Amino acid sequence: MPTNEDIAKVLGEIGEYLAMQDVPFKPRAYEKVAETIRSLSESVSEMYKKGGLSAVKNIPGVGASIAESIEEFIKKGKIAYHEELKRGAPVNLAELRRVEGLGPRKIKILYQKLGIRTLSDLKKAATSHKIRSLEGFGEKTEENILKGIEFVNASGDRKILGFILPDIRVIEDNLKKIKGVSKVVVAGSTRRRRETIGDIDFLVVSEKSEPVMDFFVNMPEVARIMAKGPTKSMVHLKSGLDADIRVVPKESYGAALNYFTGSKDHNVALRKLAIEKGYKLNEYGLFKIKGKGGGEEKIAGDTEEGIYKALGLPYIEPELREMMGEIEAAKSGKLPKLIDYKDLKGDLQVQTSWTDGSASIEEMAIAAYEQGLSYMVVTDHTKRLAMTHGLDDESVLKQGKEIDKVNQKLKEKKIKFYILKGTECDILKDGSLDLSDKVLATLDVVGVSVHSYFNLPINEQTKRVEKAIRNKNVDIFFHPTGRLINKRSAYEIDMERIIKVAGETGTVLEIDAYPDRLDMNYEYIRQCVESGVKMSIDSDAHATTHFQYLEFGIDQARRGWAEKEDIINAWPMEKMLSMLKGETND
DNA sequence: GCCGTTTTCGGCCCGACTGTTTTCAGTCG
Repeated sequence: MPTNEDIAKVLGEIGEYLAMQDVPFKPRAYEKVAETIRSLSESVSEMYKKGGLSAVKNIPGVGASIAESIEEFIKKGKIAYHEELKRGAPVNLAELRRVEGLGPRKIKILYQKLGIRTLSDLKKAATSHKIRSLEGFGEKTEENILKGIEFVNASGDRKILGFILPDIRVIEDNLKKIKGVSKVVVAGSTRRRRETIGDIDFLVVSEKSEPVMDFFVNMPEVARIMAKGPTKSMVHLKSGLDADIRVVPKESYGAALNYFTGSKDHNVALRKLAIEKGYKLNEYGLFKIKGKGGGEEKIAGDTEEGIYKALGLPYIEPELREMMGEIEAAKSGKLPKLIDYKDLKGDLQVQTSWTDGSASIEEMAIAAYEQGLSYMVVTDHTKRLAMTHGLDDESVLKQGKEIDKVNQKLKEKKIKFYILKGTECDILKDGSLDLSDKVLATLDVVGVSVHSYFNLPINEQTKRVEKAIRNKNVDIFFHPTGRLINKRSAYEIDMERIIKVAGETGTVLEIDAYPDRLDMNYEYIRQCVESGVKMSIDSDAHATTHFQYLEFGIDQARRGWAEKEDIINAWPMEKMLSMLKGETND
């Protein structure tokens, strides 16, 4: 059965082929549906298996025609319409489209005039100067194609936000130092707090734009200047990321920020709303159109709030701007009051030097305290994870005595911080646990997780975890899907089932904040919010510096529409503990 | 090809920059 990525790819290609032929509107319909399917967490193949054509038609943007194409792809592994289009221009689209500056129209000409089908065809043609003589192309285009190919070969995956953000903030701070600059904001997917980013969008308010542009394209981080204009420039960074900058006047700040934050679909929806009201929305402001040929009057644009207000909406937080129902929720006053960055009071997953952490219990406690927390749970690994020197029953009890000592010490130093006893207990292959129930019962917080047998069939994996979280001692299921962004995909597990069981047993599901985990993803978080399943946001810290990663867990929770009440470590310790103890385990 | 608390037909977001043009197409976001 094809994955969502497979389906998205083939539909996206249909769109590209149609764009090559200059067909109006259809390409966007296919592209949009490809994007939607790519971002779904539920498998489209499964949806089709369960609910047939009508289930597939429920996906936004899928109508009768595309639904049938999806059906055909699931049944036969190909789509006749796609094959037919491809015969017209049998090129490796996925490869060629990665070259910056090459769109469908140019790819078509390159194929028709020079027979270019692959990246290596393209490179040969460019190197032997065959491209520059084509109509509409030239010397410069040929050079840019060669540089584009180089960049494709040099750049890898999208960057993990949590790991790249410190570098972005360095550039942000440098821009702020330029004379005349009053505001610098990183917009785009960084501001929406996506897990990974493909480019960086800087928005600058400045009296003069020239010094900003000059500084930007000459930064040491820049590998190549793609474009430089009076208000907009684009560069490739040495890190493999693209960075764009826009300078706008103060009175357009809100409109520009809104526009450059996206998402694209959210912007389109806002612009449609504007049109319905007789307005026009662009990056300079919201304008009222006056009669025929009568010009326009600016009615909002210096703040984002003002724009939403003029459109009849409350302010929508950037993390929600993904066209996942936020416009409807805003219209009906049902937007969530998102958990705030200052709301976390504790951290429920912390490793120490007792296993694979690098710092002692006391050092971790002090670091957590300095990060503004008032409690943490020590959750070292268990013996099944031998490479971390995981703890057995006896050493867990021994560690408990050490925690008592450190707590006493903190109290004497008048540090208002408390360390709870816990574990990150391995779930064994059959769903039993790596520590005895007797020892588990002595702990304040019991977390469990999967670190082995990632390849079990989905039913077996789901049953394994279900058995574990039905254990009456278990409080939290850590990093529930096991994925590592850009490294390892999630193991196959029926998360809908797990969320349902967690609801029955009062088990907490974790949002692991470690930047390459962010596990659960925002879609599962949203499902938990909707079904009332409580969650925790944990750093999974292995070093004293890792508590700062909590920020990215909060991002993820916000993207999943979570409020303070949904996150148990945003509660005072006593309330959190009584929730865990009062749970209705079997 | 999709979509509709004004629509089942007639719309579909909008502007900057580049490179090739000599008034604009293509690409990008």
